[in-house]
Amino acid sequence: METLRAHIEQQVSFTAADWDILQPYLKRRTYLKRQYLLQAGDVCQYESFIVRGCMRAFQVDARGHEAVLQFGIENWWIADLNSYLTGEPARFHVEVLEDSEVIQIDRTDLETIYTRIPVLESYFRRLFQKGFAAAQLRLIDMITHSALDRYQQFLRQYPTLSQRIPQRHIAAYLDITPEHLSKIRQQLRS
Amino acid sequence: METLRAHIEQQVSFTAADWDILQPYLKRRTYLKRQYLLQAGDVCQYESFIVRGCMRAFQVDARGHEAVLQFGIENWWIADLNSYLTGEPARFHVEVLEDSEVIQIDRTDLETIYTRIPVLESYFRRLFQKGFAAAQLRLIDMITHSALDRYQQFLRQYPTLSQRIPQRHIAAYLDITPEHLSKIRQQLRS
DNA sequence: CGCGACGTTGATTTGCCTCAACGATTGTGG
DNA sequence: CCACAATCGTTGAGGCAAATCAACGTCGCG
Repeated sequence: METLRAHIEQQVSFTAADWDILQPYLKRRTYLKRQYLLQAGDVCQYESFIVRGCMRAFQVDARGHEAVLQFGIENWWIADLNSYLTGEPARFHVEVLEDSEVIQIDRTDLETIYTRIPVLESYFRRLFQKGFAAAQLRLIDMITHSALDRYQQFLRQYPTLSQRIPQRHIAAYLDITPEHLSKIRQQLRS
Repeated sequence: METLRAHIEQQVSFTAADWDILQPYLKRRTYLKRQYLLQAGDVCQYESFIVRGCMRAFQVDARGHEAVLQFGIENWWIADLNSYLTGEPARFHVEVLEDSEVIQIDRTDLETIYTRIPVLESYFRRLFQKGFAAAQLRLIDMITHSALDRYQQFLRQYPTLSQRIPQRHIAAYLDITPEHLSKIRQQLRS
């Protein structure tokens, strides 16, 4: 639990009293590799803070192609945000890529938590703000850069992730076929 | 000013006292078609609420190609969020497409406003949350759908915008060349 | 009226995908 | 602990959606 506390304190000034209020709402949970935190079609009940491990949120389209929305590692939150907020069925799956430990907040508790601990709303406001800005930049990068550029930028931006995650998932994150990514890597080797 | 007030009240419970505090921080301003609200390279000083009018936020890459991040019309906020939050130089231009009227909040006032009017932080938290979720969906749609699909979805989602905005900008929003969009429209006509 | 911006149309090119076949690695049951 | 299957990354051939390049008609505006 201390990792989450540290992460919150890093963003906002969070008192011991706040923490005492929050703690009962938190559910600690572990998952094994290949388990699913969330299945598309279900409502996303939890936002999960990753204490340890690695996972991916992805969509499967009609032709069976997977598109990765985001990866999650230590100190990241992961969820199908749209489903979590609206209660609509999720369109993303969340699959666990390494044995993982998470801390979850139930969607039905969130508004209550905001009123009882206003500073937590500030914490999430910052989080969403950053996430929004980052999503916008990723969108524009996707549009303006070639597959080669996107891969090189990924390596620069997330050097550790490229070690931990199978290439086909990185390909699906960058919107490249695994075959083409393989050719890009070959080309970079020479 | 009343449009902004109405928009806030629609999201959170906002008192007359809150409004009195907020008002001195707001700057009303008008722009003419073809003016720039923001130039890439400058720091984005304001987040602008559009009372009337229309504009676009876009990036120009090394080869001179434009990519449209978002359009803004009545009741939308527009800014280079990353620059506004961090103080880094903006990478987007914001160009006014129709004579417009906006209400602006200075980036240096925002934190103060949050502490004086906590409910406004709630308002922006919701805004960013929705924006984040929407950006994620747009990203995935961009990846998984063809140019034709994206254009048809745009027509369905923003029927009024497609009337107000020149086609080359819609093309740049959808990541299609103007030539190709024209061919798509021809194809839809038959 | 004449210029420039915009949308259209056609010919050609290209970045990436699809499909298919093949080693290498992983993991699993006998 | 080995044999076999499954999964993964690689490589090559061929194809396609969309980009590029270029030329043309049209409209709005100075």
